[in-house]
Amino acid sequence: MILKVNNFNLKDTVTCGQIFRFEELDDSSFDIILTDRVINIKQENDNLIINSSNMNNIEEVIRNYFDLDYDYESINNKLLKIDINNKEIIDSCYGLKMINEPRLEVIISYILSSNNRVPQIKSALDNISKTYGQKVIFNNKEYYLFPSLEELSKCDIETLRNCKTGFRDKYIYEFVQKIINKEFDINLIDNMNSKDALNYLMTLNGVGEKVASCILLFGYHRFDVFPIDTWVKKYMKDKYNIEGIDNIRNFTYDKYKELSGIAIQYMFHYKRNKN
DNA sequence: CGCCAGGTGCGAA
DNA sequence: TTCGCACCTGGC
Repeated sequence: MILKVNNFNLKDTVTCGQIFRFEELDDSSFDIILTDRVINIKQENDNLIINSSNMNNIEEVIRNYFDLDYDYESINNKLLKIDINNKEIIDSCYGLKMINEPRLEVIISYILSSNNRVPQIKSALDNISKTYGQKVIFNNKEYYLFPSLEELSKCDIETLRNCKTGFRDKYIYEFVQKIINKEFDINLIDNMNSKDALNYLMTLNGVGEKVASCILLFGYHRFDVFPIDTWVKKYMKDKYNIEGIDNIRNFTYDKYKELSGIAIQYMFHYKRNKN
């Protein structure tokens, strides 16, 4: 199937560090594992060439996942209006979208991210999927979907540890138990403002401010929260000579308000690509 | 070997 | 409230 797009850069969007479970193939297409299917997707100019293990409703799934119906042009214009110096980073991020990631997976992914490396996060996610998730055969290859809550409810700490989750095994286990026992509801967050949502997420063991921010930004489309990582710190130091998490947070939010998450993501992408 | 990474929890001050 | 340290794991 072919989907016409504009202002979309598949490669940047997939590889800019939002998601973990994808693979770039020799033909420069990407295999990506979504909630209920595996997709292979390739961009040729303004066309997305899409194949999937499940073509059901595929256009809507793709549009939603890659946030294709959200108005980034107007966001870019606003960012430019706030600071004309943003032109360089906006240009470098043309077509970059905020992926709408499945909630269960995004929370577990970022619990795994703490004091960890990207390849190991990916490996742990793959192991968890292989252990608890459904197998999908697509293009003669085996893939494993990320497990549903019901599938995950069978998990125990020892098996999770064997998935190479490390000391985060108990955090994932506790998180799953809390959902099952109705002590935590990942959909309740929709009705909260971002500050309350951050605090709510941080009641989970293994979820601090950074992880909670990533979850809200990537899983809940909350652009008024944002993680501050080493790339963003570098950008802030080089461009504005601002240091320290709190200073960066205040400076960014004062300036960009509900667009902070996008602004930060652009800075991250710009700085990371430049180095 | 020791160091450290997409941080966080915990106990001590 | 803030501060320092330990923490699975694996690549360098």
